[in-house]
Amino acid sequence: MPNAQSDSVLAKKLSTFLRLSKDELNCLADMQRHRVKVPRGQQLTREGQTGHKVFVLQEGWACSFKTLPDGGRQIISFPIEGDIVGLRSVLLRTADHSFSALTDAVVNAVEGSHIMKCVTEYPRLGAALLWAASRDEAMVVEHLVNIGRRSALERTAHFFMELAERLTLVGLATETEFACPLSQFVLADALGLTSIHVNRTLRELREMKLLTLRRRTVTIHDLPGLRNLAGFQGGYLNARD
Amino acid sequence: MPNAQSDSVLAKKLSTFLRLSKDELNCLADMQRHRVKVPRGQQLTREGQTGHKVFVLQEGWACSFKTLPDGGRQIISFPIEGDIVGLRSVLLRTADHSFSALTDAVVNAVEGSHIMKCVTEYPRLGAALLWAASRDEAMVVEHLVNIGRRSALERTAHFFMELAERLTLVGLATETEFACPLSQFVLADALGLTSIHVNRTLRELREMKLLTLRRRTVTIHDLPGLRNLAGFQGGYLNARD
DNA sequence: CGCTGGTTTGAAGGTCGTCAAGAAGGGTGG
DNA sequence: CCACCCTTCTTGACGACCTTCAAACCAGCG
Repeated sequence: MPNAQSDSVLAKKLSTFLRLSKDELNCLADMQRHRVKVPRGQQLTREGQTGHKVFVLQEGWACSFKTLPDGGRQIISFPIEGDIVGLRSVLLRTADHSFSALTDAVVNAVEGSHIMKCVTEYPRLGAALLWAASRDEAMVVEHLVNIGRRSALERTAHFFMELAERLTLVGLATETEFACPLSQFVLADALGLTSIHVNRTLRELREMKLLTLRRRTVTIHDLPGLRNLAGFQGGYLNARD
Repeated sequence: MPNAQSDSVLAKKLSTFLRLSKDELNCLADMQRHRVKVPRGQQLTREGQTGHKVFVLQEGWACSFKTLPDGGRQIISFPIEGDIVGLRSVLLRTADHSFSALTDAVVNAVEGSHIMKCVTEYPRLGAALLWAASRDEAMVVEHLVNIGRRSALERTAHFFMELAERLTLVGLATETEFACPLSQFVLADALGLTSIHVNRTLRELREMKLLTLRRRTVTIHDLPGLRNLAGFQGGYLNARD
């Protein structure tokens, strides 16, 4: 039988923050016991919903977002392997955002109360989860800066820099390439732009020989050039500096 | 001698989430023991700083923000009385944003380790602090939506709606009026606009007979009209619905 | 009374959105 | 294997929103 603990993407992620004991790993493994397949497009949490669950994303891509009365939508984040979604909403009782699968995905649905129990039983685990939550919030803050104060070109470059770094940390990207199943519509809703302008911006990045997005694959041609254009400082993504 | 506990703005805020015991209140009061006066303009935390403190704002206005290489600045939030700043950064080790006083202010500087001790000693207090942190993050998320998907007019209206609600909760605003010492430059850095466009937007709000900002005072002329324009749903600000 | 920080207004230009339509993929069924 | 679909991408023209630059005005304060 394979070691269930080393299979846990969540354990892998939290281990970058602090070394977890056998018991703590078991608790995490227990949390991720039953995996649920989720078809592309399915909505798992709806804004305003109460009594919802926390999700640990195992495979696939997803997004959390808020919708506006006029039908517009702002994507808050793109959770990937090992990311936790909805932890914050547990304390607020009502979910403050929606959560959908963008591709076929696999998740664990965990009761909020179960998480609470783990945290009180294993305080170090609680600290690790808090660290993960802090990192997620730092990402939202950077997203805010990105939309508020950077041009479409810088903004898009910064977005892909961050994504590349996150995917690299979980082994889903190389120095120069990674899979990225995000349509230009989806990118637009994340970047606060129109899909049409996203298209123009991607073309410009391509013509500047910085980055290409083609057939759901991002290829990075000039990493220093991109970092420079985006003003990217990825410190908020790593546990140790 | 006056009851020190009832004097604590932080205790008042956390009490809206759950009723605190005598011991828990004492712990909070202890945390807020020594108050420090801070002159207007002083920077308390610098982006990238390590070993920094957590602050509880007692009086005055402040802002947390990030700066860009080109000198631009994005304001993340405006902490007011009873708000906690820098809690997240304790876990990330390095502060991911800066923090400055906008007016003369009074704060408590609390060591991160001291907070940790309180939390482990009084788990319910920890839960209350987490709730406050969740609420703060929900505000950042709403800020993101605001900048990403609303026009300057809607955005500005929404900003003042949220501010009015927050100030009302701590007793610093009436139905129709509150003090607001934010210059148009500062507003611009918060709203992702130019100060010049903020000016035009404020004029439009004034001409629409919705809201006036004059001599550091906001007067609300038409609350339903503003809510409607902004698409404001304040649920994320309250503990109970 | 003059200084200083903040507000107000105008004119011109650029970034980004809107509308419209065509091209390119990727999957499905014949 | 090809025809057909649908989604996604791509491009062009035009206009709106917001920025930039420049200058005048106002209010508080020494």
